[in-house]
Amino acid sequence: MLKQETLSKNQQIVLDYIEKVNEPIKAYSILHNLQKKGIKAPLQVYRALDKLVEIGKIHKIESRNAFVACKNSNCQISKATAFSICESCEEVSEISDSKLSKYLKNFQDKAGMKFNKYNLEFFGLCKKCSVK
Amino acid sequence: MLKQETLSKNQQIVLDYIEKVNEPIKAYSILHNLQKKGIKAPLQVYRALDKLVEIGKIHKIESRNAFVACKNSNCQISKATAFSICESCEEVSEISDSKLSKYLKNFQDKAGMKFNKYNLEFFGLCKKCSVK
DNA sequence: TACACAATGTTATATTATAACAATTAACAC
DNA sequence: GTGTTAATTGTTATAATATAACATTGTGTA
Ligand SMILES: [Zn+2]
Ligand SMILES: [Zn+2]
Ligand SMILES: [Zn+2]
Ligand SMILES: [Zn+2]
Repeated sequence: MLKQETLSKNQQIVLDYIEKVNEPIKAYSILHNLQKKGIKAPLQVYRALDKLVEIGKIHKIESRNAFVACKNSNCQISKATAFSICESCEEVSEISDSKLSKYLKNFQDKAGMKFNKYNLEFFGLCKKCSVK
Repeated sequence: MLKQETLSKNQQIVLDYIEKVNEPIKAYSILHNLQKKGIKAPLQVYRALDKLVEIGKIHKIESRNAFVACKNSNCQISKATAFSICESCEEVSEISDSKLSKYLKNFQDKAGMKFNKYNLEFFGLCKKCSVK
């Protein structure tokens, strides 16, 4: 079987919703908001999320247990992610900085471990919140 | 009141255990293993963990929902953490690399957001697992 | 002493995520 | 088309992670 080209029904429903809300959203919030589309059980959500993360359409914000659509249209690889997170308003944005990603991709652990993936989360105050 | 110098009873019990096991451990595993020390409810564990994280004695491995003792004896700040995680055996080690931490501390978001904290998790195969 | 705050104990509940199994659908080889 | 395989779905139940709420006790300080 060839690599999957198109998303399945549930995967597409979940992705459409995540892209629409355009901010990190939690699995059970997705569940509650997609009842009328036929998404009625946690597993329908988690299965779709798993696949969407795997193919890089969305990312998981680990420190928040939330999911957000990928903004780097060319971020096929879900293997090198970086986010900035406002600790006040919880705004999250995906960092797209080629120097940073190059630096991290090439980072060599002292133990000689070779990495194939990383996730970086920065925390601080966004512009709006830092003037308050 | 002055800044806390000593740990409370439960905090010390939990920290001792985390330092003893010397690998990432989950909250409910701590709970189950410290029953005879009087740790009988999740909150006793989570409160201790919260404080220990706050003062930098332990760190949370976000992608694993696990906690590990800080290895950088001078890592007072729990604000700049980096870990390598083996996706096969789940071995975790804290990265202590001054160039890396300097680079990340000084990283400037394009949006001008100033960060006061970050967490970085690298994933790959440890030496042992990569020869298998 | 009185006060403020940190820490504890306890019960209940909220939130996040997976197990297990049956049924259905899609892609491919022939 | 048929048969085969893998992906996807549906469903119920349960596991794993984490917090709310409130009463109580301990600890440092004035
Ligand atoms: Zn992305
Ligand atoms: Zn903000
Ligand atoms: Zn540390
Ligand atoms: Zn390993």
